[in-house]
Amino acid sequence: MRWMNKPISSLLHNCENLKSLKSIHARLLIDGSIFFSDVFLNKILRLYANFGALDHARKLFEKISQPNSFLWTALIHGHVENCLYDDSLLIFRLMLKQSVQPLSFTLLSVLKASARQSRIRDGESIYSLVLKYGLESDPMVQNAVIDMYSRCGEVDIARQVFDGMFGNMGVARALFEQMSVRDSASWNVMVSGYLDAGDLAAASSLFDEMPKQDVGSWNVMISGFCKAGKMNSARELFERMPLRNVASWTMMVDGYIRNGDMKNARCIFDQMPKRNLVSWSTIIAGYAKNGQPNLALDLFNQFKETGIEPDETFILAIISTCSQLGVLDIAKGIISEYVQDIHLYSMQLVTSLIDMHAKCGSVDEALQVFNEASTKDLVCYSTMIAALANHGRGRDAINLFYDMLQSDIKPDGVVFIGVLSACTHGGLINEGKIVFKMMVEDFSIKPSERHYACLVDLLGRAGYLEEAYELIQSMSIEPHSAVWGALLAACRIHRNANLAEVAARHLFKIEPENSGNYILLSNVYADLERWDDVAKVRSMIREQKVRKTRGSSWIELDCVVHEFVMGDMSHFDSSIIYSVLDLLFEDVKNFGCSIYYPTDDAERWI
DNA sequence: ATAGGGTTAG
Repeated sequence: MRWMNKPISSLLHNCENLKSLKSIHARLLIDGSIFFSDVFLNKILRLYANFGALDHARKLFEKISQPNSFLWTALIHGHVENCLYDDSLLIFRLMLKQSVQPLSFTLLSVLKASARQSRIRDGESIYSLVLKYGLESDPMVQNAVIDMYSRCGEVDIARQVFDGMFGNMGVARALFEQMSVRDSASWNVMVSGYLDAGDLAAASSLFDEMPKQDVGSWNVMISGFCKAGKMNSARELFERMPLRNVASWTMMVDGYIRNGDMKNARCIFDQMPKRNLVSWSTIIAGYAKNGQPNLALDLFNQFKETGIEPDETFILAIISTCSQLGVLDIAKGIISEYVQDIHLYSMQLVTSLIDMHAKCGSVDEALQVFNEASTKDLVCYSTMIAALANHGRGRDAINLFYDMLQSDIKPDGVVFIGVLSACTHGGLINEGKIVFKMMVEDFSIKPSERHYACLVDLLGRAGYLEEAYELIQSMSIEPHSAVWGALLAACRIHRNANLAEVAARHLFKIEPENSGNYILLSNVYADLERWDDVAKVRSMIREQKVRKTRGSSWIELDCVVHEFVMGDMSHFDSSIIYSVLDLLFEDVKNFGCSIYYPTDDAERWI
């Protein structure tokens, strides 16, 4: 009956999407499992993984009575490729438990997983397996080991734990020198390791030593210089390289984006001879990250005309753009078009959905997505906690934080910012202090400027201005604008001119161009009817040539975003908008409220 | 081997 095999294998070979794969799989089930050779099973497993349908892959795998090494490896590799690193390591442990011997490719995959997670302990135990099975001479495995070390080398904690034994480039270099066969990848990996470790000089000299530099070598160098923020050097390499591919171009775009230089990023992007999905997601995510989500959305509309099929990463960038704009309708349109069953997608995507719902105003929908998610990691919890905090549900946020600790997830600095802000929004002063203490003492997390700003805000709002000021003075790091800003804002609320002056003096030194600080101080004086001082601040603004920060607002209507600045007359329907606004002001006045009427005259602000 | 992705105060 072997002749039956041919059509199936060609069917599988030409299978291009999840739907057709499912139908092939279903047909095979009906035809009878006799045709399920290990080779076909392997192919189906890999295809499910390619389409991101890991749960299908797992279901299929569970039905196999005695999976061989290749099937285990396919499942593990599929998880790694879909960034489900923890799961891949879990499956790997299961494989060892059942005494199935790993292949060198298996070890390669799990090495990558532990490298990506900076899990040096796992990496180390996998390396001991490499030695046990005598695979250490395989150049591919060696590259993965070097990659694992150099990637983990970025993690300070790992460095401390292993006390220089691991995570240093010395180990990687020694392995490199020992290698019997060095291909171009080995060289590139070494260069990239030095770059990750911040040793640009060593990377450059190794790059010069290379017997032959291919596009990859140049790209490794450019990517390193971009990450180090040395854009001039990166640009120089880019101009000098004999042959550029899409990755080279995209990397330059990304490099400028990382440095907040959207002008040059866009310039390179516009010059690209060829753009692919990665190029598009880079520039779109770049605009979103650099506070220009409107431009991101414009580019998304341009992207749609290219006919390129978006992938999960791309969708992620768009969803996070929508979160920033708060444009729920557009986001929902995108989700209904591209995201069918959230269980099929990565935790990152689920997290961005939670954030999106919360930022677009619906905590309940965010909670629904959160509760539906089968597994949750630290970032997922952090997002949900911050969402609850921003919606004033401080108590719920704190409860969720304790749930998280109960499920043995170790908190980091970010989640504590969420918890502290939950305390602030909920007026939970004591809890805030307890949480801060817990962070420092129980989890040995060094409080950052942001943590201090949260705590100052918490104390200040509650009226404990002196305590807040003492906290600032006790800080182990130099207090920056956010910390003094929180104190100044609290002084405004509680009309404390003395401390406001202290805070303002620091702020004027740190950010003399920020108009908000002058306005806040002047407001404190105005509340106390100290008009002479108000005049003094006003003249300071004139002398300092303070830049006026222009605020804008926007609204989404039928999936179109309309943006407005103060005194804006550019909108097509401006006259109607303003006449409605006038009516609204009349109404409010008739209710007996005094209102602030926006004008172009900045003096009116004070 | 080399390019894009989730959470962070006021």
